[in-house]
Amino acid sequence: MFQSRTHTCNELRMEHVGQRVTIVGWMENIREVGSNFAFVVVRDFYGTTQVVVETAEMMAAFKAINKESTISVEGVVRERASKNPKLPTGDIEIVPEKVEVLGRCRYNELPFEINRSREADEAQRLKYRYLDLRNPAVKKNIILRCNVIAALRQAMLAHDFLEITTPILTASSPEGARDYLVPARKHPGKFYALPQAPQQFKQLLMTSGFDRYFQIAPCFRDEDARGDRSPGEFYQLDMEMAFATQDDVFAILEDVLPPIFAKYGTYDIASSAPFRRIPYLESMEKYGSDKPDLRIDLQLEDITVLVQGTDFGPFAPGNTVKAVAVSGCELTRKQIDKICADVEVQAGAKPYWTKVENGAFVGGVAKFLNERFAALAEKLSLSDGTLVGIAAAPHDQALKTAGVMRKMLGAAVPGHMDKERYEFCWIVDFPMYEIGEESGELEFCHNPFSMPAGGLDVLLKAERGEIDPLTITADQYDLVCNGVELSSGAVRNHDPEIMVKAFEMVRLGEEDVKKKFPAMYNAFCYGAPPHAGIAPGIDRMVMLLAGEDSIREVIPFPMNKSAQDVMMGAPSEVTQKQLDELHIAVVGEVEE
RNA sequence: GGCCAAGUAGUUCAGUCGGUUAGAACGCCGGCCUGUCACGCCGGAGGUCGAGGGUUCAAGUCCCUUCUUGGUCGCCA
Repeated sequence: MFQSRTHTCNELRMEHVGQRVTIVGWMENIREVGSNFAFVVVRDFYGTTQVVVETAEMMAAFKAINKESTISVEGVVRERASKNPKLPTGDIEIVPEKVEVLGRCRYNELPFEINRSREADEAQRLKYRYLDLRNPAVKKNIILRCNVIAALRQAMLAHDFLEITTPILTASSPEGARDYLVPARKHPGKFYALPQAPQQFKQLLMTSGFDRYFQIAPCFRDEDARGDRSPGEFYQLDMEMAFATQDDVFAILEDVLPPIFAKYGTYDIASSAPFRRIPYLESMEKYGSDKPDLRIDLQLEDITVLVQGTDFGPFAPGNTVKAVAVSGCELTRKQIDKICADVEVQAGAKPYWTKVENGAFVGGVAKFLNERFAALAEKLSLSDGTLVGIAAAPHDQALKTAGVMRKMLGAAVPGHMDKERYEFCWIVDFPMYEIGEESGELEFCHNPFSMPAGGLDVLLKAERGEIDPLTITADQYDLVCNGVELSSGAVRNHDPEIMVKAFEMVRLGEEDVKKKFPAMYNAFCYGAPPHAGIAPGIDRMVMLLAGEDSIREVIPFPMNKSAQDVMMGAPSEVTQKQLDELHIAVVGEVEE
């Protein structure tokens, strides 16, 4: 039994001077400044406290302890002879009388230095995540995560939402991302799936008469990782409201999120309600993205007509030409080339550029454009020093390329991006259908649960050929913050008739709806309320609040890019007995 | 799965045109140091240059293959 602490390592102040205390924690460092004189730093969750070593006996005791061992130190609090104003406990130190090792660190060299773990190789950090998390700078994001989740939960409860848990072991859903499957021991050849989202359950809860539901919901998708997308699993603030419209959903999040961003964010300023609403098509034309970063003041302009007939191949008819004018650009030729190369990698198409100097285009594709200078200058409000980024490609590719250029140039040229703020917007009016790239036929653009704007009438008109099905929009929306898609939601299609009709548009029918979503289809046949919902990603939200670029910095135990937990060794092989019980036979060589 | 980048001491990195015994910082070990707080000073140990193959008198460096990690695209209803 060890002697328990009387104070944490962030508690002792001048008022405790003279008291006998015990602190416990990790021995972070020992600074030997004399033959029998040293300072020992003890760290716990709360902070650090200095212990002063002044005797040969204590010196021997502390020097025998490896750093990062856990120890308890009993002694008397004393005012420091030289104080450290940078530390909360910087006015005092402990003169030790007894030191005890509670948990010995058996290594005198660690995989990385605790306080500099963020500089270490990420694979190393993940393997020794328990050491990485000892670093207060790493730990603080996890604490932030806890605070944000608590605040979200509190706000949702205050808005009369009930937190209801939904199954983790459920049925595989035929659409969307790849499922994680779990073999069913009692049903040979059959599988559970981990939920990609509680989508169907929350809609069933609405049908059951729960008016407002939310959940801090784990979601599982077997898709590849990104900087802002962790592989395998992530958390959503999943919510759904009965008898609700798009505006009702917007109002809730516009009420819930800004105070939390203001309180816990890295930046002080967050957009206030109502957030800007930008139709999908407008966002694509103006920003070249359906998740525009509104901290950047640049917009895309269409100059297709203005450059028609010039000699430059990519400006030929059939291509769309989009431009983004960046005033006050002092980037060197080399910097511009670097940005263009990065744009090409990200967008998949080559961008072009030119620059205005002394009332004419200079550099890049200048020679093809100078004959049109006057018209372009007017359209793009050009002045000396303005860099013009240009994308010329088939329409969608041009938008995408120009969008990436807008983002990169906005960040690179001073004066065009006010970074220190959170800019929210809603992207609305997503198209319901698109022409599939592979099939060449009409397909659902996003998800089949969304209500087509205009309901059954619109679908019938499209069926009769009175309108183009590609112009049908869905009551579906994204919440975007600083160029990050925070959330996706929709007014749901709660009417079986409209659902069947929506499926018929993509050459499916009632049988397919029943087969794919049996519970929901049946439930909706018993009287369903109109309902709408949304599901902001918790990890991404905390990432934005923490000002981190990688989602792994806000996840306690993240997996690596290849969806492995290198600390726990997951995924791992299992015993033959386990496989036998699950009726799984491994046939032949396993393909890696 | 495609493309790009990286892989050198315990850690983070440098290593020029292919040329002597592969360096630095931090950490570690030893010594000195009575007010440090990223303590300081002196000394020392520590290397399968990711792996395999090739070119060459000579490879950390050039070529091929492969593995690992990260970024990005595909993918993510």
